[in-house]
Formats: sequence, C-alpha cells, structure tokens
Amino acid sequence: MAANSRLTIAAHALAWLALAHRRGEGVLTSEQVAASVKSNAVVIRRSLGELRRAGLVEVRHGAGAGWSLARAPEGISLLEVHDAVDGRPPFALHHSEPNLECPVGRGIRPALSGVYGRVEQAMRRELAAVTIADVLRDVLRE
Amino acid sequence: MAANSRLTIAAHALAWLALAHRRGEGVLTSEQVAASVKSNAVVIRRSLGELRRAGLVEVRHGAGAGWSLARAPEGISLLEVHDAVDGRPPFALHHSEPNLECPVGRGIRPALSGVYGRVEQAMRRELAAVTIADVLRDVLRE
DNA sequence: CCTAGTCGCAACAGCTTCTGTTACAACCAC
DNA sequence: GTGGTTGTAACAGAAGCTGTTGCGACTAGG
Repeated sequence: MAANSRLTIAAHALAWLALAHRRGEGVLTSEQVAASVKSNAVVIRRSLGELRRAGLVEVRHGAGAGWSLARAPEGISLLEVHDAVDGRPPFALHHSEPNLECPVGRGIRPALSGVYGRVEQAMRRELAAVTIADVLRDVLRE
Repeated sequence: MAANSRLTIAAHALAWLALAHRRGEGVLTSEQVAASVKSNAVVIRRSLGELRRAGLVEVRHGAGAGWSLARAPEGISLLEVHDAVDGRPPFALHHSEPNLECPVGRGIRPALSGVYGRVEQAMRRELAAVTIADVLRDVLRE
C-alpha cells in the first residue's frame, strides 16, 4: 500500500466537483466525494484540505456545508494539484552522505542532482499541460 | 526513510566500477563499493544482484571475487539502471476500485492512465539520454 | 584437499509512509 | 438551540526501505 495515489484521489475529487458545478448541484460534502472515490470521508477531507490551502477549492462550514472549486476547471493544472498534495521528488539522493575520500563519493551527488532535476522538470511539464477540465472531458468520453 | 534512493545507489556503484576498470583495478568487492556509498555490503549486493540479472554487471565468486561492468559505460543508460532496480511507476491509481455508478468513478481511471503514461514516458526519455559514462564524467568534473 | 575470502539469500528489526477508522471540538444554516 | 458538516488528533494495520546477522555455496591459491 505504498504507492502514491494522492494525485489520483485529488484529481478524482476535483473532477467530481467540476461536474457537480456544471450540473448546478452546488457544493458536495466529503461524504459524497468519498462515495465516488470509495474511500473514507476523513481521507477526502485531508486531501481537499491540502487543496484548500493551495487555493484550489473552497469550503463552507456548518449545516449545508461542503466543497466547491475556487476557480474554473480550465485554470487548474494537474501540476498545481500535484504540488498541493504531494511535494515529494521522484528520486532521492543517498540517505547518509557518501564517503568523501572517494572520488565517486565526492562528485556523485551533484552529478545525479542535475539528472534528477531534468527528469523532474520533464514530469512537471507534462503535468502542467493537463487541466481538470481536460480530465473531466476525458472522463465523460466513455 | 521512505524515499527512493535505489537508482542513486545503483548509479553510484556503477560509476565506481567504471572508474575502477578505467584505472585497471579489476573487480571490486561489495565491501569496497559499500565503503564508497557508506552503506552495508549486503545492501550493495542486493542492488548489484538486480543489475546482474539485468545483464549490466558481472560477478566472480570465490576467493578474489568481485564485480565488474558487463558492458562499456557508454552503453549503459540510467533508464536501464532504473528499470533494473526500481520498477515502480511514479503515480498509482486508486487502491480500491472507485464507484462505477458515478460517471466520474467510471471514467477517471482511463483518463488518468493516459496522463500518467505521458508523464512516465517523459521521465524515461530523460533517463535514457544519460549513460554511466556521462555520470562518471560529471562526477570527476570537481 | 583444505583454507580463506567472497557472494547469495533468508530472516528479522527499526523506521517511515499511506490508508482507514474513531472520537470530539468548532462551526453555521435554519 | 439543533442538526449536519468540517478540522484535527490519535491510533491501528499494511507495506516498503535500510541495515544487520547468520549461514550455505562457491572458488583461487597453497
């Protein structure tokens, strides 16, 4: 159960909010989102809470409360969603510093950092090119 | 301690093997590699064992045993190394199947699969463009 | 043949992360 | 007020990664 499904959960919730808004259904509760994702309402609140801190969704408290998009779905990229819910880079360097008396140990970290940076930028470019509106369009094309 | 340093460990070991070969030092033991990575010999053997199954390194048993590259470092890309030691995709879909009675639940998985596939391909292109020889050159440029 | 040095592998502990769950305080429309 | 909802803390269970120990298998050299 290690894999990284946070972006999947968040994108699912946002697409659902976008569809509800388009249908004029107003806000959705975390229970309603959880029913579509087949997960737990607290888990959904955790994810939507991170999206709220990033300014992507809005929440209303109290009775008749619930969640809605803070912006048009065309203006929310998967890159923003990813950054909001999962800041981890795809690759990590050594956990403990390598042996600096070895020439490889001295130079390996900057060398790999360069490669890893390029990989991450490539990833971010692809995520930036897709919006929640794109996802919702694909979702409904069945 | 969750992050993914397997590619880092493997690339470090391979660069070290490439440098030893260039210096005419013959094979390296897992203890010697572990001393440079500052890790445990068994951990290194685990990593090099996966590289051996992928055909990237060779091992000699018995006394005077050790590891060496199976190919020229110019012919080993980081993509092959990555595939050998870490087959996990960067993103996962839902752990449990979403609610198929919801239009979003029905269409979300194929929609995200497409995006995730493009992200992974972009990542793989960057990794394929770098060889162990490139890494070693960068390492020694300090 | 025997020995010493090395790999292969299984088993385990400690740590971290993720998901899911329960419980309860805070909040607000009515 | 009341009822429905969010915010958050606390916890359990599962999984993965690193590090460690132990032992069998293998082989160069004497």
